[in-house]
Amino acid sequence: MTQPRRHDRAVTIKDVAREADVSAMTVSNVLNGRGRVSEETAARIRAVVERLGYRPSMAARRLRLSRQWTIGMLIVVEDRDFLSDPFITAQVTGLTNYLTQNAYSLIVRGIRPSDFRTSGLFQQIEADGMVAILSGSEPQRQACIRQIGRMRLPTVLLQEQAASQEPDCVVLRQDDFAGGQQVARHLLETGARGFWMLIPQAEWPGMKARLAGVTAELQAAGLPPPTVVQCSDESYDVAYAATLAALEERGAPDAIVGGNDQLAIAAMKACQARGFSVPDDIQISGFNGFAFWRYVEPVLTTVISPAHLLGERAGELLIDRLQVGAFAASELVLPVTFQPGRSTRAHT
Amino acid sequence: MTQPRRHDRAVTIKDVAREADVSAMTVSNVLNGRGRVSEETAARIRAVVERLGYRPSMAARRLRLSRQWTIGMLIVVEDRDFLSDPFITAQVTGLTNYLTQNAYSLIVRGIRPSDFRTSGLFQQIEADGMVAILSGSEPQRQACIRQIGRMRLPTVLLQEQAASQEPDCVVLRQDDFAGGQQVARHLLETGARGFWMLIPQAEWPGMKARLAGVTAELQAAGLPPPTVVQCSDESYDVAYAATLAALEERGAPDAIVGGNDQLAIAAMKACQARGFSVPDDIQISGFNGFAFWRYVEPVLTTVISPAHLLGERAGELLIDRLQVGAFAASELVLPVTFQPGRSTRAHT
DNA sequence: CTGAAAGCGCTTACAG
DNA sequence: CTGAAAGCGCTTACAG
Repeated sequence: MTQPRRHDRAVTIKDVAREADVSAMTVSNVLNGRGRVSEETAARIRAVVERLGYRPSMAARRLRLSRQWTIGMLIVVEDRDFLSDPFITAQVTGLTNYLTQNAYSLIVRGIRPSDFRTSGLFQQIEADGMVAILSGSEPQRQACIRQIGRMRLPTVLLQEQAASQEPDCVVLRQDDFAGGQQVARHLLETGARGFWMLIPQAEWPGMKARLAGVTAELQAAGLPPPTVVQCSDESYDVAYAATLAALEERGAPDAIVGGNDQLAIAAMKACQARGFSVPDDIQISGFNGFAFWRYVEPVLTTVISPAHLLGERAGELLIDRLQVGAFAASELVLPVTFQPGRSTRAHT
Repeated sequence: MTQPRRHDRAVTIKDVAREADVSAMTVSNVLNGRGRVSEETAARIRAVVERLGYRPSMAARRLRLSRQWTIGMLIVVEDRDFLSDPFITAQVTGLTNYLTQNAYSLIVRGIRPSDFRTSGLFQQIEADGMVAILSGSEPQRQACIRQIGRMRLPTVLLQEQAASQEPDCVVLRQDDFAGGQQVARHLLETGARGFWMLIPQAEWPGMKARLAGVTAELQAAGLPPPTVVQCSDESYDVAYAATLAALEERGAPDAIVGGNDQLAIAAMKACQARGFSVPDDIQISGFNGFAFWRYVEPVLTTVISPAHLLGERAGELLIDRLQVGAFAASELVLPVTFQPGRSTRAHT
């Protein structure tokens, strides 16, 4: 075995220039397709580039051009394991895929709402633009948004519900309100009248929109809002226990709308453990439609989120913005798809 | 509303120097704690830094020091949605968390095995070290590893099974072989004799180790290896269909070992759909122990993977290596934990 | 204790 | 069509 070598001194543009018997700037011109260079010289340079395995130093280009070819992503969430929610990972994947295709990199940072003010860690990110997905109370999130705004970078806010005050900022979300409406309408049509909604304590604006959608639909039917069952976190155990406690305290509802699939599934298991039949005694629906929505018996009724697409769109908005100089819109809303399963009754 | 402003010309070290009436290098010394500077001058400089909101340019430091404070992560997998597997996202999260705490950034790139040779995209990553998690056939993976080796960067290979030929490279994995053994032992003790194992077509070295562990344990009991049921991908639908087809063709086994939880759950649902009782007719176990292992009825017997820790350790190995100049070991194996559920029988 | 000079590897006007 | 010079914002020897 050879000794672990230190990183070889990289081939620079000067090396290429010397070998090709031209100046560094001619090499640069050829590589960037700028300026006119005779085809003969260009070919010679390209051959040398190939032979030497020259790769331009991004560090040098970044310094020179003060462009980073990097997007920063901030995930503000209480859970240290900030990629544990599939709704978030799907967005991250969509974004990474889009950016990679466009030769951009993504730097992801998870921050807890409480650490946001102090850490300032996110400020260390040198990027051309930012994407943020925020949880927390309205004032907390607004404070985050202002902080991000101080970076003076084009910004995409994922899942925020209202257009932002900040300049150079666009809000991108899925239509959670409509999703909530569709779920409620479906349940109403199957005869449900007493509704619960399971919601995590961590405040997600999308979650609130789902609740608002359900509430609006009930109100339109002359019914009161759903009873909100809060879960101190989004874990299975907590949602399960919260459902049991609520069943104990208030008796069974006609329908439980889970704020997401995980919550709905935990609720379903709790109901079944108490001897209720789903959907005959209690109907249950979820939100998001990730892989495991069908792990349970009966298969969960849910709303399919375009989460991956949300990530891609965020990347697209940002890269277009970087080219054009301004965002084309200040708000963009993607549709969701209601997906009936067997945890709710078919309506006749 | 103000006009969207272009990124303000950033405050540079020169601005600070001018304001504090010292040279740029004195500012640099103070900020980096190098050289001796009178406490009075230092305090003055720090005040100016604060007042001006000066943040050193990473791009300049990178160029100057040819260090990137960045780790690159390569995920070589067929699925375009390369963060869809929770086993991978948990590792990515662990790594990101560790790196962020140490002021490093992570650049993640998903590449399909087939594109690996051509894309060369991963070479664009300017990083101080690499982490890779590879799927594909042995020769394919070895080719990837050699390619990565040509970057001459300290490298952590996740879930590879054998120490690498490459210099400056360490293999970090969990003990999938032992996990396979434990599952098999448990099933043997409950009386199972006829085994299937559900495996995705994409070749993961960890998956092979699980199979090898099961096989070894069966062999020790004088039994033949498990029947391998291949799934063309890791999706629910495919695993479900594969299980149905196998039941059709060969009748029911005593036990089905899922290569991971997702496969096990799909298999369980397929068995139940055919009227088999789990665990009375067929015992079923999974692998990894992510949140949804208990979504199913009966709750899945599984093996808990230290996936988040795997990511953290990868970061730790790399950052230590960067400081010390060499890896302390060439292989590191983390233990797994057998987690009995109700999809297998309790042994007496 | 403090600073002038050089240089990391590029690219952008500007000449020729 | 091609090149010499300057500079992006830092830090590292080396002087004083």
